[in-house]
Amino acid sequence: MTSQEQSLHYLQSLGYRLTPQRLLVLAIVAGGPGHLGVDEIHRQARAAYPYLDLATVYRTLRLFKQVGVVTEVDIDNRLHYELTAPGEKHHHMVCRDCHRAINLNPHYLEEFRDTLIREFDFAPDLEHFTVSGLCRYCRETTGAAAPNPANIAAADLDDINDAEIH
Amino acid sequence: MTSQEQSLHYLQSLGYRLTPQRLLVLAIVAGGPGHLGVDEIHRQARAAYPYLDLATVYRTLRLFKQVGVVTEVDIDNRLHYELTAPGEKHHHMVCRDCHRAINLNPHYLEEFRDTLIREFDFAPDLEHFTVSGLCRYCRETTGAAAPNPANIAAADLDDINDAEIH
DNA sequence: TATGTTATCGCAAACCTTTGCAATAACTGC
DNA sequence: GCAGTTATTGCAAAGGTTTGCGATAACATA
Repeated sequence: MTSQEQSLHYLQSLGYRLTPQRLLVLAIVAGGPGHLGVDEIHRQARAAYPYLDLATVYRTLRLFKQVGVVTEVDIDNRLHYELTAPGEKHHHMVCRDCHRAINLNPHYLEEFRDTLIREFDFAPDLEHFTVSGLCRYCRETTGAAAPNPANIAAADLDDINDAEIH
Repeated sequence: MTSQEQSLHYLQSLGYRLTPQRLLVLAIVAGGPGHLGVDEIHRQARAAYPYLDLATVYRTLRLFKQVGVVTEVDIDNRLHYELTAPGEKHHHMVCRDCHRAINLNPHYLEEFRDTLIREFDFAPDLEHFTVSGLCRYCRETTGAAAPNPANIAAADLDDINDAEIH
């Protein structure tokens, strides 16, 4: 049984119906290299089944995400999806300049999660998590001087506070 | 000089112009208790200056955020803003059920930030950060059983994975 | 296989947010 | 103060995403 079939059985076991639209969307996400944008998924899906509506694509992906079959990544305010590869679970660091996504091993977040639970009784959704920032390449290019007035702002106004990045 | 005046001078020093619209929006955010939604800010602003456009409110808040004057909080897919209180900087934990926001002291993220820089040369935007999850009250109510099948799926299969760029 | 129940679909409209553009007004230097 | 420069505004429209609703089709039961 392939991982796709597993996912489908799992959906079914939760009471969701197996529809051609869902099979199609799953196949596309599984096939695409890395994370695909919603429009890209829709475009590919239409090639096979022209009537498939964009709203259905959104609904399907939202369901898949909720159930854990796919992982959602927000890249530059657009939703992208990739298959949740069990055994290769990872979070993402997305560069705010070049929009590249870098994988992050979950273990980097475990301690943080435990702390929130222990200290605040707050159970964070860290099933998947995305941080934006500047990647190593854009840190050089963009130059430390150029962006984020916020850092400067904070440094000025902020007396006894945390370390800043410059 | 009040903290509001400070912010305005700061904006000016960066070359931004001081407009009635900006003064108004800043005053409202400063006045509101906690974080205000964009619509709420717009409504209040219109009371004083009926022609103020929603687009201007969005633009103004985006600028304020970029400059560090206000902090943006995403609550249930809607943008909210509060004054950035220097010396009381904090992140947010937002409950996915009741949408309550709980403050989080920045020191809980320092180690994480340092790690990303050290290990990946990635400078995360942790100026402000929001995690969603279940708060202590909703954890009881919603029952631990209900959600996220993904946890079960994922818990089994953890990994030893390296970062890669997509 | 036929039938009933109801989850899901396609469509259209709404929602929140961003963007293009011409007109306006805030600042600069004289 | 006055004129010139250009950042900012209001408006209208678009963009990405979600939602309401009646019609359809997937599954369960017999």
